Amino acid sequence: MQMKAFDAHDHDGCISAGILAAERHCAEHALQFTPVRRRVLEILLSEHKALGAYDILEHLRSEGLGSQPPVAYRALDFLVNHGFAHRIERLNAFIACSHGEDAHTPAFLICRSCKRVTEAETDPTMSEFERAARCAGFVIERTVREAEGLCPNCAEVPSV
Amino acid sequence: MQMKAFDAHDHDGCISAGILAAERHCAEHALQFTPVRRRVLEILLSEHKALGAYDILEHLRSEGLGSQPPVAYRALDFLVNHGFAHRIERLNAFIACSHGEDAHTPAFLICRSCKRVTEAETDPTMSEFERAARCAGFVIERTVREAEGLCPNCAEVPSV
DNA sequence: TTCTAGATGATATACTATAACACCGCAAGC
DNA sequence: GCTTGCGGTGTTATAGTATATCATCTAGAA
Repeated sequence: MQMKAFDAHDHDGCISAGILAAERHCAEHALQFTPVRRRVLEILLSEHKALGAYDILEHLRSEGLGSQPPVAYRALDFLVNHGFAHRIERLNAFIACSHGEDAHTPAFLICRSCKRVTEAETDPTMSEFERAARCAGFVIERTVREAEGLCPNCAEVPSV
Repeated sequence: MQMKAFDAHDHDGCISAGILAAERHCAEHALQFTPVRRRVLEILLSEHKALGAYDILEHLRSEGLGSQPPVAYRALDFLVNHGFAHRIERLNAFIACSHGEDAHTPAFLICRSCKRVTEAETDPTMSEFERAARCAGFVIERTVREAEGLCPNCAEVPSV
């Protein structure tokens, strides 16, 4: 499994790739990639951590891009609805998508120590849980899959 | 898959079984199954829906069992910590456990139309996602698995 | 030019959760 | 019996998360 957030990597590449993918997708689908939306995505891409809406809002405030909660929530809604970001239910927070443009059912690993979050590559076959649910007639529209624990780096240090 | 919440069943049995299991577990483990805790569990068991802490609090208030948020949150913490109830992250709400006493990693199906929630029997083998995570050195301590959609009953009605 | 849809600005408020401290009752140990 | 300590509850205050609503603006369509 790819676990980029927990390994050293060219992080500038994460940012530029994320922005570029969003730019292209918006251009192709006639969506407005406005300054606020772009900036919120940049902020989310700047770290492999989940940020609360009010963390985002702090950044926007200090940059003169908006100062009230709806500004942040609207931008986040846009990014989530179009797949550029995901909401982490367990943390009431948001993280940039790290899977390019294609639709997918994300799964996340959340380190409770260093707070880093990684989006896992999930295999395309449905889990037993989801398969059985559909079998029984339940129509799944969205799934939340989040695991909390210690990442490889933090698990090495017993005291943590 | 058992999907009791979506089928007709002897619901009184759900309630008495849930209370009985909690009583026994508390007796065996020297835990205090106090009136507030018992009542909160009864409230949760009364429907196969997830209730917010403030919904619970409303009930408690009208019964003179406490009127401030901490009362409800403390009881819910107790029930969740000892496995008598689960938190539904997606809804910021709580539901009674329907799996008896044994520890388990629950998964939930949430109907967005009728609001009923069912706790699925998950197969004992770990999912591919979790297996791969552990393989890569991530130590999972808790997982959230929640699917949102339409239950068999509500899926039949196209207008919903 | 006018109309409209989507985006933003701004105010107010609703909903969810916890920190902190006082008090009470019960059971263990003297 | 006393007292001491712990777990539970009562209460106040506040922190953190999210949305409803209405006004305004702008760009592109008609």
